[in-house]
Amino acid sequence: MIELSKAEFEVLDALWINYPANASQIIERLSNDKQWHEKTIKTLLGRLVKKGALSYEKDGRQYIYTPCMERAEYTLKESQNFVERFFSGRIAPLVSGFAKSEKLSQQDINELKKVIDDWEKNQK
Amino acid sequence: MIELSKAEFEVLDALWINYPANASQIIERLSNDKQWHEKTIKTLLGRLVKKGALSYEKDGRQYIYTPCMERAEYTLKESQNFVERFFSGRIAPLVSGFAKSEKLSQQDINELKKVIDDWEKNQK
DNA sequence: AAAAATAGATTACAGGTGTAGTCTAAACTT
DNA sequence: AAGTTTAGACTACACCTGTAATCTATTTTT
Repeated sequence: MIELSKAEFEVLDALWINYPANASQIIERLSNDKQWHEKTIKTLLGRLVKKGALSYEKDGRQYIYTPCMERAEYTLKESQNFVERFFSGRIAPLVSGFAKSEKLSQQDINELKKVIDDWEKNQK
Repeated sequence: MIELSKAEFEVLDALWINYPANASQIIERLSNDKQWHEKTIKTLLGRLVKKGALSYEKDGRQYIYTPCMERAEYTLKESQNFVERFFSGRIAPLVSGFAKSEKLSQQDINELKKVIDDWEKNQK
């Protein structure tokens, strides 16, 4: 699995919003939540390319970036990894922890029920 | 939140198995899965103390370590953090990702149902 | 055309991390 | 008592990370 740092992930996440996109667009998107210097983001873009998380095409002097994988694919791998490390691969204990500490809303419960429902329909 | 590295967490995890415990006991426990040098584990114990994740009492020349928090407490915080970063704080999309990619077993589903059930009972 | 802005490439640099090795003093062996 | 082992303390060192600054070539502005 490609290992991305927190900052790298956030840059990639800004690209996933809409791609392909060039550096300026990504910098623009990140400027809302982050106080990152433009140079910082460009460094991170370079590292993402080096790690194989992004590819790009040249458009004159600029690069037009595209993620090398989908967000869902990446987050699934990260999730599996996380659940493996902290809960021996079982997901229920994670959810249970949230439940016990009042971190679940009725909406969360409804959504979880739907996930279970869909899963069961899919089994038939 | 105390930030622990992967390796640090694994050492702490070995202590959570049973504590208080001294360095030799922790090293012994880790020797099953890990090829870590004794010195490596001691370095990690030192870093854990420095980060405030462990405390110790002296027993002659040795230290007897105790975790400064419970496993469930730590993993809950890590989980919240994770879910926040990758799924904007919502847990259902995480579970949904597992479901869609065939990562859920009937047992997982049963456990999840129980978690939901308990949560609902608790609401009344 | 000269000056200024801008794109990406390269360099910087402190703090974290994995993975030990060395130092020093105490405890155990012979 | 002298030698050896062992506990923790301190040191090491390359790579990763966050966070840019500087360099170089090109494009845009005046």
